[in-house]
Amino acid sequence: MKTIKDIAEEANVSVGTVDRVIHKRNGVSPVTRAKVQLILKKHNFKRNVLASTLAYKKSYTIAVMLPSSDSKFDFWIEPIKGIETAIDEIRRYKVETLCFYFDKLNLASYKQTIKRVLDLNPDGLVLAPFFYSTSIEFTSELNQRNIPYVFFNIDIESQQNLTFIGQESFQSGLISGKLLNMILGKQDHITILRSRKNVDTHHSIDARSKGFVEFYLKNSSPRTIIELYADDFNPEEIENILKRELSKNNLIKGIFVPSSGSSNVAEYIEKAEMKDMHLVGFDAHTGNLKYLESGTIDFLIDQDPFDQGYLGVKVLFEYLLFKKQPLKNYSSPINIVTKENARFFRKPSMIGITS
Amino acid sequence: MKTIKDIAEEANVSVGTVDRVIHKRNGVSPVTRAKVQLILKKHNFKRNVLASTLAYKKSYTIAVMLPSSDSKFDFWIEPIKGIETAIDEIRRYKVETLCFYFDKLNLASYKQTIKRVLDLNPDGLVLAPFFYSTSIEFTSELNQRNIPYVFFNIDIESQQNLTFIGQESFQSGLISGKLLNMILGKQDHITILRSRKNVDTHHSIDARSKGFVEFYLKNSSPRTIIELYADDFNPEEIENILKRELSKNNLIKGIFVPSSGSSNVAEYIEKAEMKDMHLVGFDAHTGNLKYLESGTIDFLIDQDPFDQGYLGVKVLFEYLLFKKQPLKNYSSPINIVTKENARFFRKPSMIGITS
DNA sequence: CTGAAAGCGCTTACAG
DNA sequence: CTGAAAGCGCTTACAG
Repeated sequence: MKTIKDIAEEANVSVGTVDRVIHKRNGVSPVTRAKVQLILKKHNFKRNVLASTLAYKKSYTIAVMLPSSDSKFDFWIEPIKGIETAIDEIRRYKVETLCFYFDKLNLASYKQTIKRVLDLNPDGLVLAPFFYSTSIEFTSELNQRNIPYVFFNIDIESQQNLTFIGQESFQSGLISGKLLNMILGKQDHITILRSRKNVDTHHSIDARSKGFVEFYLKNSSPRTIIELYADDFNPEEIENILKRELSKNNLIKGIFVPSSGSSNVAEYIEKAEMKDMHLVGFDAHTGNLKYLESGTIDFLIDQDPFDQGYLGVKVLFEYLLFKKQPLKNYSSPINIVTKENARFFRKPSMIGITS
Repeated sequence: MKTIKDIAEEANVSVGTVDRVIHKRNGVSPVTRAKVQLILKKHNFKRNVLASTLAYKKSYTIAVMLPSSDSKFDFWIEPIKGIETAIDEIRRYKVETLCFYFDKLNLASYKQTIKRVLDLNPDGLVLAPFFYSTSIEFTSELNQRNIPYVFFNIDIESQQNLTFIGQESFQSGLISGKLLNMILGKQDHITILRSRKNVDTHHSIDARSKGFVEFYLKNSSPRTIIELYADDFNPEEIENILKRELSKNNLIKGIFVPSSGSSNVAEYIEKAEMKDMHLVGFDAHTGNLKYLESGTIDFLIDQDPFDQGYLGVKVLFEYLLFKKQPLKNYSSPINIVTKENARFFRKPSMIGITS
């Protein structure tokens, strides 16, 4: 494998000049540039990233913005792990990665975090954009400052984000519909228990619900589907609403929870001992897995949140340091999780070039 | 972050001595060693892998042994892609990775490939061990030569392999049982269409079948299950056997194919226009996906073969260069693939530190 | 516009 | 047992 010294010798120039050509810096005569480029091409030269990084002076700051994870049962633990793994892998490069956490139920906290990120003025940002209109203002500021940003988990359309890493919500809802349909009797009714809080943050809940309903429309499986709204993290409210609705309609045998809070629904179902109730929810985090194991939740749809965090940081890192243009978006998998395969989804700590 | 120069200064020794301590080489007095080690610990020193690799002299040869992929519809294309991705990522380190392909239906070809690998005498080996007894002889030779080896996709128990990367076959069969059960009527019968060829290579086919049957035993869902044997890559034989058996028993409404060849079964089902026949198979390769799309195959169980190849090379690489001890085994996921989520499973070309 | 030289943080002979 | 020096393949001021 040729080195820049080899190239320099063949071209009768110094390595400094070869370096200038490789990085398209100016200060090289057109003739010299052409000559060097030809030889570069001829040998299909690739610079040694190791040596390059070691000698590199410029350093980068990457900011990451995501909700804080309040408990061990929370969805957001996994992306955090993925982010930490990525940070660990890129530690030896001259990048500093800083995480900023906000309260996902609290707009003020979100705004405050934005201010801190803007004060830092990083070279790039990875974020899960909650609070639609505030996020829009934020990204327009980022655009002005020319700070590249990557969305993960939550998407906002027609922004200038570098890429989006996350699941196709409509499709994941559609599959949920298919799964619930398979385990219900022909005459059973279904309810979709939608979250009420943070309406403006959860575009994807809406898309999942639409996809769910779409399954029944497309496959001419007529079903009575009742949409209910409840704060999916308020057990009391869930209990009240379900108690009321299920007593009104005893044909309801299936519940679809398009958020990550199905454990709260499962808790009530177990308490009320509704043995023949079927449940499909989202996200295989510890809190939900408990009820998957006990059989109350039949299926969970998972999106590999570890990987979302990991990829977010990795993609931005490669863009900044190696000018590697990412894909337009990275679709997360739509994993169908049952109690039988749940334990095989969590990755063994990723194999990176670290130690 | 401290460098070995910092450590050397603090300990009043040369960097050469610090290097000797770090790598536990001899030629250092106990007193000096202790002193340096203390300072190393104090600063939680980690060597810069970039610089280390760049300066490193020793080079490694890794061999990979796997079946050649005869067609575009073959399972083995994916691990090959994973292996190539890994090779690309580690190219800058002083490792050379060589792939050796054999005909998985031909013992002589397998033996010949083994000979070529032994002639090369690599520093490490990643392999999918077909042909049980030949493989046993092979590994004992590897043991004698002290060549570490990693199994992927296929496991052989109680060998001295560094690790195994693959799916838990019994469990994946169990899930297949669950899925087929969900879509069949209570009275329907099932047939398991097992491959006949290469009996000694496919331990996992057996385990999958056992797991499948186990589901019905455990969940007290009585079912008539008929085991049939046919070369799953011989369409004619499949047609003959199925025609005969299905005419004998018209209650058979579900077929389980515990190998990767379910497309060949699907082909016959479509040809014979058996609209109400349900099919569960393994491996989401192109050939099978076609029939998943058309609806003839209901579910495929996938094991992320790309990742198996990728991890195999990566794990061995890290073991050889960084003495990173791998886990005892890396369980592949048990992905439930339907036509609705199939397109989200293939990974975007992995993000590695390359270019 | 171009080159010579120092330096990134290690490893490796070599000399003593 | 220990140190001084060269070298891995780049990047970066600096001098001309």
